Amino acid sequence: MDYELLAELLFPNVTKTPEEIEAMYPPRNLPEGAKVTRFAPSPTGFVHFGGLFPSTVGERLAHQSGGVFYLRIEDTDAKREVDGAAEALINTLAEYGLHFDEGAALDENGKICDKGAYGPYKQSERGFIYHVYAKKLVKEGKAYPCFTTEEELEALHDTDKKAEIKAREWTPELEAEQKAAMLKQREFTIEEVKEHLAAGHPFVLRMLADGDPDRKIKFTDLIKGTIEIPENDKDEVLLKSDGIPTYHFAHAVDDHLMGTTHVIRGEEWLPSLSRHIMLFRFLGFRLPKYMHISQIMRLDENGNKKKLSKRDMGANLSDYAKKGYSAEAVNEYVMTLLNSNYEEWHTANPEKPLTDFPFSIRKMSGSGCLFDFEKLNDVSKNILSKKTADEVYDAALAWAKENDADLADHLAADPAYAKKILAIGRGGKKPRKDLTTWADVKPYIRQFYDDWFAPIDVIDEKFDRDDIKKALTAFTDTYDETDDSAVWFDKIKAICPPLGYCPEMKLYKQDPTAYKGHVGDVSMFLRVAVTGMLNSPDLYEVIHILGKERTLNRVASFLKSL
RNA sequence: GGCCCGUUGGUCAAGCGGUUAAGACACGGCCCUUUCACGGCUGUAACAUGGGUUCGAUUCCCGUACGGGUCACCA
Repeated sequence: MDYELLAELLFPNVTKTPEEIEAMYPPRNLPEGAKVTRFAPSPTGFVHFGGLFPSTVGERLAHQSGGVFYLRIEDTDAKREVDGAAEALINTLAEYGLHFDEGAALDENGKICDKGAYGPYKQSERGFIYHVYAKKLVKEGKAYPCFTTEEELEALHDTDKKAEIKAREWTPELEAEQKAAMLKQREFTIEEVKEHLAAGHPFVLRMLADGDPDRKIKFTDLIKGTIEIPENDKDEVLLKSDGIPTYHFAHAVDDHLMGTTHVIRGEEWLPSLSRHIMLFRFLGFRLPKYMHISQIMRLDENGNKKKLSKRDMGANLSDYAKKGYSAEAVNEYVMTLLNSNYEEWHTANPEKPLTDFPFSIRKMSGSGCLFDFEKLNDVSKNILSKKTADEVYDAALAWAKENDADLADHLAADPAYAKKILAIGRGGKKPRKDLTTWADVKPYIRQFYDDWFAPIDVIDEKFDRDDIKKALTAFTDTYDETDDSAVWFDKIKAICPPLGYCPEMKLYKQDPTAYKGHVGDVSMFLRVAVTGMLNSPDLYEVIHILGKERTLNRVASFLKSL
């Protein structure tokens, strides 16, 4: 077989040489040990929550080592591409603080552009590069054209066509049959190729696998450790019939040219690793280091773990923002899953930003974990509890503008008032943790706004209505807004004895039967009258935020309702 | 079905031949407390399984079971 001729036949328009391409991508000038990583999503929809794992790892590894983190858009499948997905992707990633040093970016008009010297960063714009290497492989007898159509292949896969299900039964016989058919594709003459080409038949370019699956190769994955995989004997498609590369080929060419040192990707790539190793060898490229991250799972209806997939709750990264989770919380949660010692470090260094944490590959778990909303909530709650009232106000308002216009209006109407509410119990060493997400702000502040105010809880039947009336009337009669909280509470206590209620909890507990109730009950009457709820933050603060007039009005109308 | 990966409490997990098998979340109890939230203390709860190797296995090896992934001209 005249491979030179074959290559010319297949790629008549490719004139550049691999050397010329290599010259366009000089080695990066980076300090010793610097890692070059990338996030390489395909623009097929929203950003998947799972995408946050490899991207966070890549970002940390690169920036912790003084290296480069770049974004490459893998848009080699026109069929699945979604319009505007790439732009949305870049925006979403930015919300999560993933800073790319180079790669696909948005210009001032919101259009995709390239930033950096190793582009283009969209694979769809790199066609000429892939073809140069494809031609080289053909020339060296390491790749060949395959004219079998997709339909013919299909027929080979599924003997039972009537079953619409994609999943087919895999039997050793079927596989052998398929392999034999595939092998036939390797046997052709130049004349046959010429005929096909002349007839305008499309072809795919396949690599000519030279592996023996009975032999194993040892490979060290930075996360999984040493793994043994069979040598590759599959003639993987390199170029699809439209001339666009498959993931496998693009991965080898791009990561080589762009100088990626560490390939971080999901473990679903592990099965094709042996093909990638072979491809790198065929192309004469140095193999990068690989890190295969375990997938995040969810529980299905049968209680089994399943890969968190597109449709699942929480799969879309933007959903978190919609639900009111801050990017900070999501990032921190992800970090706790990525490096389990993060929490310990964070407790020891509460003030330091996440980027100060010494991220380590060694601490990454090889097994997949379940998504845990409870944990996310806890992380989120802690983060929000440390924010100042101003910060909470700004963030909640920003969230509300997008997701809850009513809340936004209320917050914006009187910022000072809203901040007073949000400041309750905030700032100390043991801050209140009422808020998990920004969506919690509304129910939390609702009773402070007259148009939202509504009685929610009722006072237990066991309390005598006359006592309640007397207690609240006494409160109204003695209330002085200038009292400090101690004096104020002493007045509440003073209401107790005439009603037969105990003014001191300790006394009450010694002999509960001696009283009709205690000072806590009286406080409760007042709390329900003023807030409409059995539970609220510190009553003294609440009353002062409401102001004397509104407080007394609420008490008065509550009395009427009794 | 073949191949690959995984398996420590309900969840996330530390552990890397000898430990009373950490910690966090969740759950229960107690304390603090005018309610709630916070905080403090405390409790329930785990090495999938069978063989080896070893003086000794959660830790190393092999098998089994279970779970996951993959087997496209998708990434």
